[in-house]
Amino acid sequence: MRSPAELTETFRSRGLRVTPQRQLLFRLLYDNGTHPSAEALFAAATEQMPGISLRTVYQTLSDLSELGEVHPLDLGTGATRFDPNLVDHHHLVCERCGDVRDVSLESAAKLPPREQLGGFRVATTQVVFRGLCEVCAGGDSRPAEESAHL
Amino acid sequence: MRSPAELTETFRSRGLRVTPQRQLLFRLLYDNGTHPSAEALFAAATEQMPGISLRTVYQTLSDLSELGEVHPLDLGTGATRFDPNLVDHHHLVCERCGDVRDVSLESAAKLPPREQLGGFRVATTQVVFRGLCEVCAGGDSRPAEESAHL
DNA sequence: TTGATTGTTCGCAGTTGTTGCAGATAAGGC
DNA sequence: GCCTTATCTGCAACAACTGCGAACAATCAA
Repeated sequence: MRSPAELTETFRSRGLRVTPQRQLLFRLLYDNGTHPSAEALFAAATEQMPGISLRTVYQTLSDLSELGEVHPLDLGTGATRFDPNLVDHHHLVCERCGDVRDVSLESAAKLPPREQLGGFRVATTQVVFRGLCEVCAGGDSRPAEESAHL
Repeated sequence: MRSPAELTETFRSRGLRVTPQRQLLFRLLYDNGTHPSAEALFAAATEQMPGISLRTVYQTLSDLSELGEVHPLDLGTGATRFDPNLVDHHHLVCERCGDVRDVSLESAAKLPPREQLGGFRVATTQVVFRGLCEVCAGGDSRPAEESAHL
């Protein structure tokens, strides 16, 4: 997503207001590679602004999603994760600890042949590699602590 | 997944019992290409066995998942969908009506290069093509009715 | 066939993630 | 500084599941 300063411009130009809560969330998301959930972002925000509401975090994430500044990811890890990385990329998802990280594939998956599409119009292609991250893979049997996701 | 008769064998050989409810669900899932949700399967089951419990549907789907006879799919359409097609394939997901259909890619996505994996061990690769099915794409602006998913 | 054993079913309460609502609050323009 | 109206917050409501326990019934032994 764009920088907090640029987002401030964008929000204002759309008639959206720029509040301290939003500015904090802009900062927390900017250049954030952890794909946080709303809950994780809320936890991080609470440290700097005790009293901020989880509802506000959801609201702001929803606004950012509508503006296309973050991409909501539903990866089956329970909660929706938010990805501020707008560059074309795909994901590695650890099935044990839920960690999500980016990978870029120079040649993503090819579209299926027309006879399989049968009129379906593909807008986006998402590739998810599921497996174990090095921490969980190395740790043999003992289950990893669910990471904080931020 | 395998046929109802084969599943009956498998269940019994594992000490699981084969009840009328389970047999009905086996039949409803067998050769089912609609990727039903638990709720959709429950609706279909209720027609043939009024009084069957949603809880039982969840339980049986969970058993089948553990046996590897269906694959749970979390595609961001709200509820988990269950896929009885065990052959390697990928999915087309309509972002408007939630319809899910299978596609097979002769060359799925290549694994990311080792330097991007950095110790991550990939177990499965999932490719999801999101867009609009021909019904929703054809219907221009008016939103499609959420389909029954079964 | 009966009976005992133990897995299943079912309904309901509880959990998690998220959204709807409404009153209090505070941006941003004048 | 004032006004308009978007935003924030807390709480209730929701959707999709999951945990629990009593009643039930599949399976097996005799």
